[in-house]
Amino acid sequence: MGISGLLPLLEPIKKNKHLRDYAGMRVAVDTYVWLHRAAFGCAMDLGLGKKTTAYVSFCMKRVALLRQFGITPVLVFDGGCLPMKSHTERERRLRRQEAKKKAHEELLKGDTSKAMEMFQQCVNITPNMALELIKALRKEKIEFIVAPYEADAQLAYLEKIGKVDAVLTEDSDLLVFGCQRVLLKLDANGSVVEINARDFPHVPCMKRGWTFAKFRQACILSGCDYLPSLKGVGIKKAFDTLNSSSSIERTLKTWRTFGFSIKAPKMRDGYETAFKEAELTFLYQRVYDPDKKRLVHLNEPILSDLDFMEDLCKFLGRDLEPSVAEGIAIGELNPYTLRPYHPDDDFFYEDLDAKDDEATRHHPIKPTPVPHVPKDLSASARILQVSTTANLTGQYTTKSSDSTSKFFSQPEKPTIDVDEHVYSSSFPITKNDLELKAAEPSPIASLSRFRSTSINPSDDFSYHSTVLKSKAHAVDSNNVSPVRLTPVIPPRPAMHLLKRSVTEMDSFSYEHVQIRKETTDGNKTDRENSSPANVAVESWVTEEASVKIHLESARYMEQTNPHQHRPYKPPAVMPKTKAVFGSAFNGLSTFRSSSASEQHVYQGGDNSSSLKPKKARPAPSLPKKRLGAGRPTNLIPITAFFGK
DNA sequence: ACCTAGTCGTCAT
DNA sequence: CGACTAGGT
Repeated sequence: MGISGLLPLLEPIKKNKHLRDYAGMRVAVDTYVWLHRAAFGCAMDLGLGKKTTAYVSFCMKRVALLRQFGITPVLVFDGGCLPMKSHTERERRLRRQEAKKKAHEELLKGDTSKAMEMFQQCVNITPNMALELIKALRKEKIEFIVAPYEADAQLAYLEKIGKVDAVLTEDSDLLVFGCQRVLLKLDANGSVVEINARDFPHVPCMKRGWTFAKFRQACILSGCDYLPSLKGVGIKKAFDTLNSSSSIERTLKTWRTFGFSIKAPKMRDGYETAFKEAELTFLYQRVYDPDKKRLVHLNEPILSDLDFMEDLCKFLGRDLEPSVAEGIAIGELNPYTLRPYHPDDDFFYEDLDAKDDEATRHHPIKPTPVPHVPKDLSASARILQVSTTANLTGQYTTKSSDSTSKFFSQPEKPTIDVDEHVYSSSFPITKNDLELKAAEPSPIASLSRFRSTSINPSDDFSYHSTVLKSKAHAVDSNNVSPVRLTPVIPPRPAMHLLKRSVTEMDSFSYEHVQIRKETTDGNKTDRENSSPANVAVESWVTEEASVKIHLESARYMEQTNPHQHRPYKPPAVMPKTKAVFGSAFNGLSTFRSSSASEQHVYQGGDNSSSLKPKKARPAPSLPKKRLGAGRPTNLIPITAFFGK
């Protein structure tokens, strides 16, 4: 599927290129495409279960082609499938089985060419086939990574963290995942088509005021792998809709509310929720970080999205223990079974007819006894060396129901109930032996899925709507209700120093930034800004399309944020935190809370009110000119740097 | 003019 | 997977 019709829409910005144009670059390859094509050549043998590795040589030829033009290829393989796509997978599987049956019939009849045709229709790429190619790659010392889940997200991540300069695929989804430079339609001679996300503003249907978030939403609306489109909505309607809409939430709400009276697509039940889930899947699918050697989210979740990410494993992929994630990535563990590759494992993808039940039971869709984060408390072992800890017990309140469910109730201790919607704050950890007795799955944490474990102040994890109480010292509701328990020391990993080009679609926050504007006549202008701020690089360059903007350096408060940030609105209720929490996190927390205040649109009705702060206090007015350090700032258009 | 849903080809000799 | 197209709105 991909995004059907997207490529024709992007026709105006497609560039015919040749592999030699990418000499010296590192290019990530969506290997599935190659394997699938290669398998056509030996479909018959594969279908009959004969041993063949003809597909390996096809892929190696392509590798050689890339290398011939000075490109360093990085082959990326698909990993386990996301459970949410299991329906699609199942359908495909059934079709393949049918084709296989027919192929055998034709073979018995003696119609070899017809049988061949049918075998071609049932080609399926199994992890063991990928493994054959991996073996060849190892011999040739070609880099590769097996994605934990979808290769698409992994490819986008590799480009995002600068491991590669472009991505070679056939799938338009890559653009939705946030790839900048996508190479398509490679032929045997080395011709390719490049689509660069920075040219998006030159596409007629997203000329003004488009951000990447808008683009992503338009694609989802038009129908994607994670969400079929509403009846009557295709690529054109989707883009037209977002062109004339202030936000997708509003539009969906309008369609939902007034759909009967105005000409609007018919909304099916739960579409808004499903839409949000699709969006989160494009944003936060789990990928493997080759440096950290563990799973991370494609983008760092912002707080408001964390609320939706509970139990979204079926969309984002389950977290995996780092050793397992690495085993998969380096081709030692089968991404489906999470065990070392074994020829028999292919039964997962073939002949599931009879054993469907049994197979599903062993399939990672359902919880399996395979290593998981952390299955036991061993994960706490690595964090026990810390001395400054405190005793904490926790109670968990659920967001979905209005009543509070207590997993670990401690009646002898007073419980402190707080607003469920709290702004980011940190919890002062001052005593020894900090223990978090109960916490629900933490979407981004290394400590997810624990019930009782030790943590230390430098651990960074999130959990949802948790009520904590401390045995060790007096607590009050001001500081006891962190949405995110952020480590006190150090607050965050070191700021990132990045150098890259900026596109008009970018939007990010930074602490210190230096941006260079380069015009066609070679004039360079550098601008710096040291105040923490959010920057939205809107499509302001459309009038002067020849201008290049480079982000020379930036100390990010966070990683590049893929979201469209609306102008900062002071939170209705300021965090009741004391200064001790404020200093290190102000920029981050206010930045986050501003988005958090906008999230309710996705709540779809009844429980949205429960997320809103109970009391509204007038927000402090903010200085507009001088951006005080650590204070929330307005969204600064990048033009601000250059004075227009 | 646009959308939908279906079919076809993908390799290689 | 995309490309292409007949047939519908």
